[in-house]
Amino acid sequence: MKIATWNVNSIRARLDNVVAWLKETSPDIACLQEIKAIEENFPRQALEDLGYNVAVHGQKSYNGVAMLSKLPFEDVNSRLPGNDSDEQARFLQATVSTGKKAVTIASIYAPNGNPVNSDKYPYKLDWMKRLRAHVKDLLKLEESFVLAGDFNVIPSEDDVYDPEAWREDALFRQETLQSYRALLNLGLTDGFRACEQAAHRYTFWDYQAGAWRKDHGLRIDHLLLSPQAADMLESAGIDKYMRGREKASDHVPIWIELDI
DNA sequence: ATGTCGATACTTTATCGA
Repeated sequence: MKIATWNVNSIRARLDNVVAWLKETSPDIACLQEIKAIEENFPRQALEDLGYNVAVHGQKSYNGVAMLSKLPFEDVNSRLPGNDSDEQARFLQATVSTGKKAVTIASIYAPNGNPVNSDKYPYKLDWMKRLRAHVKDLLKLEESFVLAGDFNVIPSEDDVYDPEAWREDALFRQETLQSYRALLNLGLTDGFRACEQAAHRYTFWDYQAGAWRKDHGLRIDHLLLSPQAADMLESAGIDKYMRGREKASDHVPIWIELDI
């Protein structure tokens, strides 16, 4: 089972790229972030025509997450517990089953958090804390699950072109790394890192300042696996070439394969 | 080098978010 995640930066602006990528790489599950659309404006039919079931948690203009699956969804939940007044669409969880085994997948769009002296940074930290609490509950089930998405966290100096330039940024400052480490330390595995140790393998290059041309990238999109999912991990990769396409997103797809 | 996108609105340019 191939599980991919991609921050598409508007599904309507990116539909041609997304359709081409799905045809070329054929993931079983695709988690999408920053769809920037409410559900009724999501191009559901074009993706269903490729054989995918579609689940959407939309929002006007900003955020929004979705999931595509060749297998039917068994249950879908778009509520990250812990703050009933949070109206930002950043979480969508679904379970699929192959018949013998079930796997739960979440499409995650964690807050960016910049600027750090605004209320956006405490919101980021609180959202990550809520995610940790949810993961704690999921782990109690001792089942396979994968959190896939844009975590807006640079895990280490190997995951950024210039660590010093990013040291105080919301994606890399100490409190953020501490929060992300606490999430991993619950018992999750970074699927890409478990398979690929090479430094400077990025998933995001800013549109600005010639970042793509200069390979000024970040690895901020991740697939985090429960122990039961990690036992089935076979391979991982980044579809870097998608950043060079016409009308590219600033992020590229990243994926894992599970032996299930 | 503030060098780019995408969505939105009392639009045709400014604002926000990333």
